[in-house]
Amino acid sequence: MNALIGLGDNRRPTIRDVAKVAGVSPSTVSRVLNGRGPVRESTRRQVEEAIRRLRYAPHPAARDLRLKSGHLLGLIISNLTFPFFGEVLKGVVETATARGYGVLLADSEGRLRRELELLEEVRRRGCRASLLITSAYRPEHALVLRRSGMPVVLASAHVADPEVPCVGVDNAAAAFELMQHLLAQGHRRIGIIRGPLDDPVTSGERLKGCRLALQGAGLPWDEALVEEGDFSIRGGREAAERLLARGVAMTALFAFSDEMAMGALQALRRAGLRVPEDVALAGFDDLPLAEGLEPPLTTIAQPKGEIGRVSAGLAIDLAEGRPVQRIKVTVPHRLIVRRSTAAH
Amino acid sequence: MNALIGLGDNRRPTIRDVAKVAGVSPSTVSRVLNGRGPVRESTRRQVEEAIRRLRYAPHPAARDLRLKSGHLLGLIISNLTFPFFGEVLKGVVETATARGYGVLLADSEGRLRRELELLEEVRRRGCRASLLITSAYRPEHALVLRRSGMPVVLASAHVADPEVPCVGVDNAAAAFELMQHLLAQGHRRIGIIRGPLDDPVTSGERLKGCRLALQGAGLPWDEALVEEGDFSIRGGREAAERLLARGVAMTALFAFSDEMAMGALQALRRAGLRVPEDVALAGFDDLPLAEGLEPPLTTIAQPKGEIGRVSAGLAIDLAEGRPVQRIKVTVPHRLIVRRSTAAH
DNA sequence: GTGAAAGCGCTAACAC
DNA sequence: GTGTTAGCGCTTTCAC
Repeated sequence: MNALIGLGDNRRPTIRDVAKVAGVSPSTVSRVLNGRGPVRESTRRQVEEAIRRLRYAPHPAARDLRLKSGHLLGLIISNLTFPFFGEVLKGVVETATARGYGVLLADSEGRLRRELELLEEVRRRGCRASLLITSAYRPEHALVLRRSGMPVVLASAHVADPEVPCVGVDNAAAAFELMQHLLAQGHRRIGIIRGPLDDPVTSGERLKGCRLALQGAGLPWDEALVEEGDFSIRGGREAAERLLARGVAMTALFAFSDEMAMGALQALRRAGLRVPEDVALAGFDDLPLAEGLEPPLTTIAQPKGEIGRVSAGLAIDLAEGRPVQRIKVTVPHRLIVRRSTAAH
Repeated sequence: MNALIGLGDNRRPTIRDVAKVAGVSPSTVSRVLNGRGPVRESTRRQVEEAIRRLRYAPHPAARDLRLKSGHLLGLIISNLTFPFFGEVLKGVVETATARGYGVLLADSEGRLRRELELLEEVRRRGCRASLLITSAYRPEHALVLRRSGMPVVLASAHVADPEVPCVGVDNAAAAFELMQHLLAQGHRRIGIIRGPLDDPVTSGERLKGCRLALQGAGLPWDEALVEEGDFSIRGGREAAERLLARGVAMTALFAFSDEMAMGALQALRRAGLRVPEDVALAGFDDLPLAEGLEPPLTTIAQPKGEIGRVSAGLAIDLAEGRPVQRIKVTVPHRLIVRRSTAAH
């Protein structure tokens, strides 16, 4: 008979049910299940048949308890709604799944406190390792990371602390390259919309790259050309408006995210300025919307999926005690030149 | 002494370690932990002290095994990278966390097969219930949902099957309302960019709403005015280009997602058409980018976070066997009129 | 090649 | 109030 077997009550079948149906002992079923010890071919088939008929699946908690394993990867993210993170998430899930891990998702809503709490929480829930995707790494993190008792990989940012595994692009180099591009087009007054000050990492590195590029061109650093945004469209629009209201004479504008660039574009348009004729515009991230803007946006592409995949792989390697080559991984960025910075 | 205690080896502390340190039995510790039975106040304090000093946290697998509970909610999503889903996700995580559930994330990459596999997978991993966020519900789903042995809530779509719990807006009514708005502005030839044909739900319902509105205005249904997109910016641009290439004379264009509307805007611009003067444009979802476009986009707002929260709550209620009022929940949409459909 | 038995860390009867 | 005990479902020695 090939029919499915239903248990009297509707509890889920256990390994003993399978054993009974197959006419063997639980240990034999376990061997078949895990492909471990020796099992006679005919026995194996009987067992497999029983498994199918009962639609049996091992109880994960029992397994984890016995093996002290827990194939769960924590993912703490500061803002689930940034499109940028969606791609990263996808990469994380892809790798985790491929390596037999589930992904436990948590949202810190950008609050430091919550982030630290969640680190504890995911550990309590049995995660072997975690990824932290935050836009604002602070010294306070270090302590918690260290005592959290599990590897934590910082995805999409690099911090100096040599103990903290990080995966991300070289933000300084990327910003440098973009500024070089603008300078090469003859721009001398370049406005900058950076991220929030409480994020010493991303914005800090990118600013450093900008400074270096200007310096290399023998140009002064002018704080009046810098405004702060919160990486959102609205934030970008408002920052650009402040810049314009201030009356600074800029011929180019570099926003630290595509979304802020989009907002800035709106502000420029409303001010009667044409892009790129009056003001060249550039963003960062290469989201789908960068190409969808009119004009299409020059930007820095980050390998978002790659960041997710590498981070997850690194975290799992660390969790399993495998040897890892390096805990700081820099993934390649790429300057994408589009019409928004076309030469006049 | 208030100092932390380290175990000789570095295994994590168990309830017995706590018991030993506190000078009580494991069951007493358990009582303190769960606030169940009666415990003398002084004993409780001793135990709590021991818990702190050992930095003890109950082993989740052991707990789950014993309680047969497993506080995990599966979340299977067809496209992690759609900004729309980010907000939904956020709502799901919020509610799940508040109710003591972890969220196990899986990505079906829009593939039906994978979706069905993952439903099995999350169950195997011990999820008590799951959410399915798919843009293409098909009859094949029904069977799997039924035999999956756990409640599965369809988030952000409504299907006819009376057994399938669903949460989402009334797509037909929303599309109807938007069309009414366009008709009220005097538009008679309205282009439509719908979703893929293999999604009988979302696109089907919205089309129905469109039909009804035209019918109500005594206008004929013209298939030549309809094009298909894949909900992406590029998809919208290409669909609009096909519409234009075909030479249909439309004065308004309704895309079934804001992203497609963004793409369409680009196509219209490139064709030398002004929005809204030559062609009025509307989208669906009210993503942040809708407001960031120039001109800002008229659209239908969906309560994305609410959809996530309600779906998660419903799934958990079902999982825990709580009485639920209804398994079909319609959340309110809202027409947001912006400049992209301003009267000439 | 296969089975019996022990035990992972926890909770819930049930004694006392 | 508190301790003792059994057992959740699984894997893994260790006999046979």
